Amino acid sequence: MSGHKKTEEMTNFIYTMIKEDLERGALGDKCVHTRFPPEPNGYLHIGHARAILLNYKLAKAFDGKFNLRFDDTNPIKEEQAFVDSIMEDIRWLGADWGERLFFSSDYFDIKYQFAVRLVEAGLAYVCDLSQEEIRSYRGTLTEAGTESPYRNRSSEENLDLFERMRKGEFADGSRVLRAKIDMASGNLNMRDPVIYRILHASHHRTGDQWCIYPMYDFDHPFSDALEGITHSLCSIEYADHRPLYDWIVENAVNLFPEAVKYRSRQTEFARMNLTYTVMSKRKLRRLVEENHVDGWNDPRMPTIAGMRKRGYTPNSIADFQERSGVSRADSTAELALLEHCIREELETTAPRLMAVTDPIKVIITNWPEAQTEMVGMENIPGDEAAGSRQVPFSGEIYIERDDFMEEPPKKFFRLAPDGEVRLKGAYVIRCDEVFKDEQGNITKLHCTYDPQTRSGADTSGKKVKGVIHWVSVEHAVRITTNLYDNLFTIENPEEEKDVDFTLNINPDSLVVCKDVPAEPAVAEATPGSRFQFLRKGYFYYDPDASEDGKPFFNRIVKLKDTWAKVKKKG
RNA sequence: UGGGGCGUGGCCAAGUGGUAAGGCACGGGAUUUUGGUUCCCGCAUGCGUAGGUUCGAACCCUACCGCCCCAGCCA
Repeated sequence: MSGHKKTEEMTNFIYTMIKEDLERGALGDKCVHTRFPPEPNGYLHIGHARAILLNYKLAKAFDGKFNLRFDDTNPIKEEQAFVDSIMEDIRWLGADWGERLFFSSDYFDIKYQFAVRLVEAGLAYVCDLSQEEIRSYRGTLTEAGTESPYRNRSSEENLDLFERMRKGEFADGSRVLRAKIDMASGNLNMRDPVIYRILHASHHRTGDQWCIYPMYDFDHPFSDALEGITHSLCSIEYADHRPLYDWIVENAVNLFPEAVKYRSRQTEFARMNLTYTVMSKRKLRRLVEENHVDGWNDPRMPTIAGMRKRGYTPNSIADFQERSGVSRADSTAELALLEHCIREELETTAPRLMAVTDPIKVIITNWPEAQTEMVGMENIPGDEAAGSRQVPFSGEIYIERDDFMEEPPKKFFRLAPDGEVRLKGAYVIRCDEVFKDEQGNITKLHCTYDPQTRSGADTSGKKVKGVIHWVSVEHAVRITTNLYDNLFTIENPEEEKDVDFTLNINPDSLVVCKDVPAEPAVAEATPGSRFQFLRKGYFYYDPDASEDGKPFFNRIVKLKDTWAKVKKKG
C-alpha cells in the first residue's frame, strides 16, 4: 500500500456477508476461498481489475485462498495468447494466485462423468432439436416454453446418444445435452438449459481430445464446487443464473459425492463504468481495429495493459477499487477519482524534473556572456531524504509558451511585457522586449534578470507572485513527451444510442511533443520510472524503445490546474 | 398480471427503528519559490413518490414511479 494510512476494515456488503458466514460457521471447516475466472478471449480492463482485486483482497483479509481459473470452455473463441496476457496483467496488479492456477478444461473428464450421472438420474437428456427449434420451444419472456419431444427419452437411449456425441459420431449443432428442469419457469435459464454442445474444434489446451464442450452454466458451478470455492463472486447479470447454479451444485454434491463435497454459493455485485471511456469488449475492439488507438495497450485505453503503459501504478488502481466501493447498484465512477488516486501516490514518490513541452526562447540580456551557474533544487518538496540536485542556469533558456502573455488578463501572474516572474530555483526576470515572426507568432523574448534575487539568497525584497519552470538551452537534453488526455469528449460515450460512439472521440487525446528540452538530469532517468515534470503533470518513462531512440515520456495525469478553471470562468 | 435486480447530495457509498459516516468533485479562505501539495471552512431539514404503522422511519407495511438485466448450442 502507499504511504497514507489504509488500514480501515473493508466495509462492502460482501465482506460483511463473509464475516457473518464465518461467525455462523456456515463454511464448516473450510477457509474463505475465492477465484477469478476470466475467459481467455480478450484483454483485461479496469473493470476486471476491480473484480480481481476484490476477490484477492477478500481471500487475503480472511486468510483464505485465491484461485486463478481460466474459463476455457469455448475453443472457438479462446487462445493461449490471451492466457499469457491475462496472467501478466493479474500478476502486475499484485493478485498472487501462488500455485493455484487452474483451467476449466482441466476438469473436462470429470465433468463428463458428472453429466453422465445427471443423465442416469434422469436429470439430463439428449435433444435433437435444431438451434432454431430450441429457441422457439423456449417460449418468450411472457409465455412458457414447450417441452422438447426428446425430453422423455430413456436413460439408456440418452446414455448411448451422449456417449456417441462424445465419440464424434454427430455433426456440430445436431444434438445437445440439456438439463431437465422446467420449461414453464419464469426464469428462462431454467427452461431446460443446454449444458453440452458438439464442437469439432481444437482446444488451446486439450487439442482434439474433445468434440463436446460444456456450457458456462453447467461448467462454472461445477468447477467452483470442485475447487471448493466458498464465495463465487460474479457480476449482477448472473443473478438470474443463480437458481441454475444452485441446481448444478446441489446435484453435483448429491450425485458425485466422492468428487464434490462443497456447496459453493454465488454472490453478485454490480459492474462499474468509468467516465470518459468505454468498457465493452466490442467497443474496445473497434477502437483498436479502426485504429483510433494504437493497439490494446495504447495508454488511452482502459485496459490493464494500457494503464500500465500510461504509467498508472498497481497501487493506485487498488486504491481506486477500494475507494469506489462495491454494491449492487448501477454505477459510474468518475475518472477524477482514479486520477486523484495516482496523483496522491505520485505526489510523495515522484521526483521533480523540469521540461518545457512548448518552448519559447528567452535571452537574458544582462547575463554575463557564456556563464553557467548551478542552482540547487529539491527532488521532492518536503522530503529531505529524497535529496536535491544541481541544475545549470544560463543566459539563454526556454520557458513554456503559455507562461507568457502579451496582454495578460487580471490575475495572470506569470510573465508579461514589463512584468516580472521568478524562474523556479533561480532568479527573477523582467520581460523587456517581444520578438515575432511575420505571422505574429512570438519567437523570442528579451529579458533582464535581477542578480539580487537568487533563490535562497534574495536580498531584493521583491515579492513576485509567479514562479515558472525553465530549461537552459545550452544544457538541454531532448525528449519526446506524449501528452494524453481523455479518449472521449463526453462523460458517457455510450449514452446516445443512435450516435456512433467513435464520433465522440477526443481529437486531442494524444499530443506528441518532439524535441522537448529537458534539464540534464533527465538523461540519468531509468526507463520505467515516474516523475513530475514541474507544473506539467506526472510522467512515466516508457521502457519501450522509441523510433528515434530518444527517451519518451507518457503523461500519466495532469496536475490539478486552478488557473485553467479561473480562465474558463473568464 | 414473465422472471430477476436497483433507486441515499454532481459521482461513489456507509447506514438495517433513535433523529443522514466517509471519499471524490465543487465553493470559500490560509500557507506555499509548482496557480501543485498541505491546512481550515462550507456543501442532503433530506434518503425515487405517496400513504400507513410507531413516541420516533432512509430503515417496517402498502401502493405507485423510474432505471438496469434475461428469450446464445457465448461467458
